[in-house]
Amino acid sequence: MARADIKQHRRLQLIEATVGAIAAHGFADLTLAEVARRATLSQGIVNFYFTSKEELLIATLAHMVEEYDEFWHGRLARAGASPAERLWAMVEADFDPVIASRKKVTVWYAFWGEARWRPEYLRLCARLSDGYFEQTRALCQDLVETGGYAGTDPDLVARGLNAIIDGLWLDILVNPKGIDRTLAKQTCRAFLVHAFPRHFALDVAASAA
Amino acid sequence: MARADIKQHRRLQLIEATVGAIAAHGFADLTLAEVARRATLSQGIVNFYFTSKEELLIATLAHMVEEYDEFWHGRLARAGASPAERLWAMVEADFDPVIASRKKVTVWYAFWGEARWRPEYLRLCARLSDGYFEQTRALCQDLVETGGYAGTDPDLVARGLNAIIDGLWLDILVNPKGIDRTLAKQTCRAFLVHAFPRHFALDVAASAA
Amino acid sequence: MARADIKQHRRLQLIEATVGAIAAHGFADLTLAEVARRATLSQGIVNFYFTSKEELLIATLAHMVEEYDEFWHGRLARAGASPAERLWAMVEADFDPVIASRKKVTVWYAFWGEARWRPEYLRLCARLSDGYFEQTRALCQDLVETGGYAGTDPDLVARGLNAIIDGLWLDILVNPKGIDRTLAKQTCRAFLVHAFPRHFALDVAASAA
Amino acid sequence: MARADIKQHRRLQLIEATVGAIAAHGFADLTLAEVARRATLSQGIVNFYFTSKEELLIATLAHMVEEYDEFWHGRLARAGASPAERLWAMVEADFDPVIASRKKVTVWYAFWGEARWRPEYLRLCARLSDGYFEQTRALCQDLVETGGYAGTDPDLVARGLNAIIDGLWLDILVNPKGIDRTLAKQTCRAFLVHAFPRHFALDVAASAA
DNA sequence: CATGAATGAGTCTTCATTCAT
DNA sequence: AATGAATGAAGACTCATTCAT
Repeated sequence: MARADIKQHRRLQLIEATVGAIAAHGFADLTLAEVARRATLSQGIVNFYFTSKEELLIATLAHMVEEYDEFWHGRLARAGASPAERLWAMVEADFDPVIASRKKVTVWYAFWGEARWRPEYLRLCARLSDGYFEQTRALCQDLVETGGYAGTDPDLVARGLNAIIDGLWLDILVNPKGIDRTLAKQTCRAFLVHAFPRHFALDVAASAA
Repeated sequence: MARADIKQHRRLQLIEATVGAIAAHGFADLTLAEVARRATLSQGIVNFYFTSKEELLIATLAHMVEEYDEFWHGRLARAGASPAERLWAMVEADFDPVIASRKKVTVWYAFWGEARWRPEYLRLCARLSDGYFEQTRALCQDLVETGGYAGTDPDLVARGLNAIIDGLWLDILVNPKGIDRTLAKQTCRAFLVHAFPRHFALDVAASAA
Repeated sequence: MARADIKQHRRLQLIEATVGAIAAHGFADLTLAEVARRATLSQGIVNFYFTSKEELLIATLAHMVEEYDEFWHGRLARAGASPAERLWAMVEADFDPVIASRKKVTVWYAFWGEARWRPEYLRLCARLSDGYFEQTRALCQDLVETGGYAGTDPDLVARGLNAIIDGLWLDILVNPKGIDRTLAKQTCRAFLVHAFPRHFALDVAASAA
Repeated sequence: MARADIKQHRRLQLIEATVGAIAAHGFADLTLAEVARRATLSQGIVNFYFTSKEELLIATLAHMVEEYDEFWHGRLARAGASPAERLWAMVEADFDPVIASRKKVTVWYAFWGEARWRPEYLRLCARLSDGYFEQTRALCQDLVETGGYAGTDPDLVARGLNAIIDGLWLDILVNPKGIDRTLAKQTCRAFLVHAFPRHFALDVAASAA
């Protein structure tokens, strides 16, 4: 393996260990020792590949953002051509076990909890939500224009959809017994049914998407 | 001031200093020294009134939960009699500057970020969201039944409304330039307009609520 | 009650609370708060009657020394006239439940443990052991001279007796299951039997003392 | 030096610094900062090698117990074959400057002073005194049986000898001007002379041991 | 006399970071 | 490239002592 590859591999190894460590102990109790232990590497290794703990955390968040982005882009690529189908594909992506496991949701909220005071976190989170919003907004606009929903503001619908997804994640975090991914998707679907009644139906099987 | 009152007063003073300190520096960087400084009291004071830092944090979260609960109960008490009016009063409460200042939202997210690993936080957050959900659910059900929305599931609407509010708070946190309280309320309103079109209209002034 | 009496009473109350607190938690973990609690008085009281914690501890040790001295002087006053009887009365005093309860022994050792660095403790302990030694030495000398133990050095016997008593206290402290006050007294008696065979016999009932 | 050895070496270094620090300032005033300073190492070092202050103290006591045990076992190995010689070798070991320096005695008493509330100290102290007692008891028994001391109880003599040694240590601690190691040994010798007159004489040079 | 709220110095402990090997 | 021993700064917590009431 070339040196650059080793470096890349080690960084990934440490990032994944970081996600695991946050998920296991929390953001406040995250120690580099624990990260190293989980990566089965030595104590000082993190400062070797990341300069500082903060660097590692930023890289970890960046990695999660990238993973998330790639995931929904991938789903979109395999989705049907209609805006309704594509919109639904994005919602499904958001509640895919890969993305919305309680573990991942937990880690996302850990980062959001600290984001306010770390400009770099904020930037990364904003980039993610902007991209997602822009895509959903475009699809909503398409639906409004081509589907004949003259009185509907596509921006507000898109914003609402984005918000509802994040809020449902919070539900999964705080109240895991009261909600699961299926119920979360139904909640989103109900939202879309009301916004675009001619393109979405509550019964998933019968819907256009 | 009687001694018992002093005790209560000091606790409140420290709790408020804690909210301020979290808002200013973040959850991870919260120090008892900073809390004491903000309360213009001495170093050791927190352990005098709270046993431990963790106790203080729990008391702080409990205080925020109580404040939030009392606030929307108060708004509900002063709201009109129709379910639509009452529902809207709850949304307005959620985006009142007292409740949804960026500072407060920030602190809420700080607690949520850590909640996963602190059972007591989880319990307090769950209690809050359960109470709010139950109230909105009842109002939605009332609207569905008395307003003739046969095909609408009040649970899903209530859940969606709850989620959308939390998600918009995240927007306020992450993307303060892209959203303000007015836009947030409009987003909620759009949601309600779609769910209950005969009781809500986009133009706030013209609406039934 | 006159003021001076109250003062005396409070001091005694606090000293007794101190003995109890040391016995319960140890010297290193002794806090004035615990002392005050045990005396059912308020936090700041100790510094009111004793200036400092150190003062309280010195007063406590002084009190124990006085109690010990008075105890064996009292026993001696009630003892028979023969030196053997008087010597044995002193040993009995040392293993009387009032003096050599595991609690008391524990507290004595706590003070001895710290004595090295507190000149005042050392002074008090030395005074106590000097007084006891002087008395036992005089009795041994009497026995040697009147009992015809020409080859016996009364100083060494007295010193040995003193040491054996302290050492048996340590046994009571460290190894309470292996020794009790009866066995301790027997051990002393065996010592005296060997030193003064014509005045002491192992069988307590049959002995001259 | 191999890394494993360094670890062992550092632990020893810190244990010795602890003995020195206790001897210098006392048990109650022992600080890890002082230990580190004496070991010419940094503040945090103790928690690196010992988990906690308490761990360090236990390790220190364990080390002293081991040192003491090895010392008298060594002396015994080099002693003559007769029980009297061997018994005397043990007493000599107990008052050897290596073992019974005022510094060491001081530290022993510091540990005994706290032992009552620290089960691990008690366990270690009990192990030490049990081992020593068992050995002296066996030698006394040998002497009684082979030396014709029919009326003498070897257990009581052994127990007395053990106690007298500990008590003389207390004398060295409390009253260093009144006693030295020579006088202490003489006191023990007088005890043995009385117990086993045909095997011990007061004049050390002329004695059988 | 007595209280108990408040102080703040002192200590243990944690842990990111460094660096010799 | 990697290790892990060592550092030392920072922070939670304890508690003797003070003092207004």
